[in-house]
Order: sequence, then structure tokens, then C-alpha cells
Amino acid sequence: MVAIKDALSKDHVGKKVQVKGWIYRTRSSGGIVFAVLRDSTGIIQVTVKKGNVPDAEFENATKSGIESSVIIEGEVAEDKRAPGGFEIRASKFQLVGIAEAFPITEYQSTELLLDLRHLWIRSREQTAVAKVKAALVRGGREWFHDNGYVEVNPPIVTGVCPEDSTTLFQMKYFDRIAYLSQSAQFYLESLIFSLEKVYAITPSFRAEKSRTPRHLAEFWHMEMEAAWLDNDENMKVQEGLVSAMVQNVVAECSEELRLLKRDPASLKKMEPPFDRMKYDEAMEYLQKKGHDVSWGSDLGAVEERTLTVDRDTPVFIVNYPKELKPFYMKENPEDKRTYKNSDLLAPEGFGEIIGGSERETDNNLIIERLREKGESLDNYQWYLDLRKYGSVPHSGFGLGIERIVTWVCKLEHIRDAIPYPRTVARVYP
RNA sequence: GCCGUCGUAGCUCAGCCUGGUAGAGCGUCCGCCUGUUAAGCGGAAGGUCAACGGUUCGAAACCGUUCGACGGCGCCA
Repeated sequence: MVAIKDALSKDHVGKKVQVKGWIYRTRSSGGIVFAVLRDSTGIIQVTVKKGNVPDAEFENATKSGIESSVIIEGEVAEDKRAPGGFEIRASKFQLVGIAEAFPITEYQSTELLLDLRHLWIRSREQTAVAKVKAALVRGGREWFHDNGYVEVNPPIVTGVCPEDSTTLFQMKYFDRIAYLSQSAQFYLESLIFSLEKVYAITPSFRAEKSRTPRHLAEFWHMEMEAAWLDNDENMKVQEGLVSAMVQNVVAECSEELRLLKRDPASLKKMEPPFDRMKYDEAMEYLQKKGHDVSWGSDLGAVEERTLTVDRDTPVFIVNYPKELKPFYMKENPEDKRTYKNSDLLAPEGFGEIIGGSERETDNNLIIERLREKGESLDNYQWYLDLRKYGSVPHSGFGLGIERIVTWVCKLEHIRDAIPYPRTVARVYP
């Protein structure tokens, strides 16, 4: 058995091969059937001529529609008339599983593709995205490993979360209520006191009723937390990690990038350091560009686009006003109106992929901020404990894996960065 | 939560404004075709026009309500 990608080469010309796959396109012309065969590695045209295979097999070839699974044996030939320049001239056509009329045809609506997601994920684009995503994650894991980070497994079912409690998914947990995790941050913070440098890759859940091309209710979260790390060092970790992830895609996914129409040269530029822009500078820049913003304004989708649309590498926006960010961030001693934090925005208008900060170590400040928000301290006792027993300066961040996939694959919508996107309107299939 | 668009054949859509017996392309089925490129030619089947209510002699069309989907904003990663 030969992978289709490998059959498409001069090495195999004149040789007999066996390939297994699914029919991607098919046309017949009386005594000859042209079937384009797809496997996980690529596509190749197969020609089945009457007389070259047993009559019963030829009959099967004429009636096998798109997505029928087949095993083909035949000789590889170079032929300009074949898509891709090579074809297999079948001497055996074994129909394994005949396909009913495939519901996804030339013209498709977004709605249909979402309803038939379990079939649409067979598409070449979805396959390429899945491979790029795997390469990104593997690149990230290797970078963490090479830099002394330990992968840990925080809980998904939790009693308390770092974000706004109105956006938590509630679940019945025996005879009480629990929540699906929005972030592993607090648990990672607890683990740095022994492991010092940790990371986790987990699903995170947000019950935000967001209807945007950047939001999922369930997304994969790559989070890191490290002791003895300040916010500047935190940004160095982020740019090192993101660069390594992207470079791994460049190294391993040239075919997928071609299919996705993403120029690898544009990704090769992702090398540290990334630009840093203070929040104040971002505001000035936006005002110059005609945005109606002032100090204290949040950066919305439109603002992020303006900040990144003309860039070809990511940019950190540093030191946001406190009121725009959560309570656990470290106050910036140089401007007490702000935190020691950063958001990393992907270039070309894609926007935020990472949010990170140095963490507040002063329990009094944390308690004060929680009280201002009207939070019950009871839920946070264990978190406050972390500052009581040998507290250290530390920082961390969360990276949205589907966000980075969307950017690297140049996708129009984040839902195509995951096989089964979970959004307000979709939990099926 | 807010703003917008849409729902007609298996799929993609036209028809709606200006009410009068439901259309096209693709797919499917049948026939022809030994070099097609999501081929070509001929034929056939296929519709409770999202649902409910109203206006009207007459509603896919006009009005209302509901449901569903999609696009955008906010929130975030």
C-alpha cells in the first residue's frame, strides 16, 4: 500500500502500486472512468478502462459516486492530462463501501456545512487546518519542554474561575453546582510553588453569547505560569513560544499552507522580538487614525484591526488601564492607573491571540479589588492562601489555540479552526 | 444583550417590489460517449414556497406573530 502523496512522483512511474482511499471526483465517458482518489495525504487521478479490469469491477467503477471507499491497484503513469501530472491506470478496482449521493456538492451554504460538519471535515481545507493545528501545538509543546516547563493537568470541573461568573457554564455536580473551567490560571499559579514553570493545554468554556468570527464557547487554551518571572520576561516567553509554534508549521506543513493559500515566507518572519506598544501609544495611534477613543477606552475589534492591519508580525499592547482588566494583575509602579500586563495581537488584522500579566502578590490589594467587584471572598480563600506561604513574583498568560490557527491559516472564521465548533447556536453534530 | 440579512426541489438560487395554476443550474435516475478536469449530449423523477394567523374573489408574494439560520457589534483567548 502506498500513500497518494508518494505515488505522485517519478519514482513510482511504471511501477505497480496499491492505494486505498475515497473517491473525491468522478467522471465517466462510456468505456473509461476517471476517478480522483483522496486519502489523508493527497489526491490522484485513477483511470479505469473497460477491458483493463474485470467487467464486474468496471461496472462498480461507473456506479461508485463521491466518497465511495475503494482499493485500487495499478501502474503509475506520468500524464499531462491528469490533474497533478500523474495518474494510476487501474488493473483492479475494489469497491469497499459504496457511498450514497453525497449531500455536499458544488454549491454549499454555511448553514449546510455546519449541519453536515461530520461530513465536511473530510474536505481538503479542513484536513489541512487540522494538520497545521497539530503542528502548532506540537511546536508549542516542544518549545515548553526545551525551556524547562512541565506540562500539568488542571481540573476542567471547578468551583471558581478567574473570569466574570456570568459567563460560566453551570453543571450539576452530584448534589451541588459546579462550573466548566474558563481558565486554568489559578490552578497553574498553585503549581508554580513546586514546579516553578508549568503549562497546560485544556479546553476552556465561555458562556458568552458572542456572535463573532473570533469566539467559540469551547476553545483550546494553552496557558503558562512561571515563578520569578516579571512581565517583560513573560513577553519574551510569549514571543519565543509563538515563533516556535509558527516555525514548526513552516517546517512541517508546506503542502497544507499551499492549499490554504498562505505564503510560508510571510510566516518565516515570525521571530523574536515582537514590537511592544504601550497602551498610551496605542491610543495616540488610534486617535491619529481617526478613531473616537480616549484614555480608558477598551480596544475593540475595529481598533485591533487598525493596530495590526499594516503589520506583518505580532505586536504587544502593554500596560492597560486597571478598569479594563481583571483583579489578579500586578499594579504597574510606574503608572498606578495601569497593570503590568500585555495582550499579544496577531498581524494582518487578526487581533488578540494572547492575554498575559504579572500577577498581584499583595493579598490586601486582591481582597480590596474583589470587594469592589462584589465577589464573595469565600470562593477565593484557597487562592488567597497562595500568597500566604512563600509568595513570589510570577507571571503567566493564556493563548487561544484556535485564534492562532485562524491567523496562521488565514481563516475567515474561528469555527473552521476546530472540527466541531461550539457556538451559541450549535451543539450538533 | 444590541443591529442587520435570510428561510422556495436533495443542494445553490431566481420569482416577491407591481398578488392570478411553481422556475433554472447542479445533484439523482435512465440512455449515449475510450482522455475527462466539480466534462458533454438526450430524457425522467423531484416542491405543505419555515410555521401559524390576517388582508383579498385569489397569497410563495402584502401585513402580523413565532421558530430557525447566517452576518456584524459588545464581551474575551
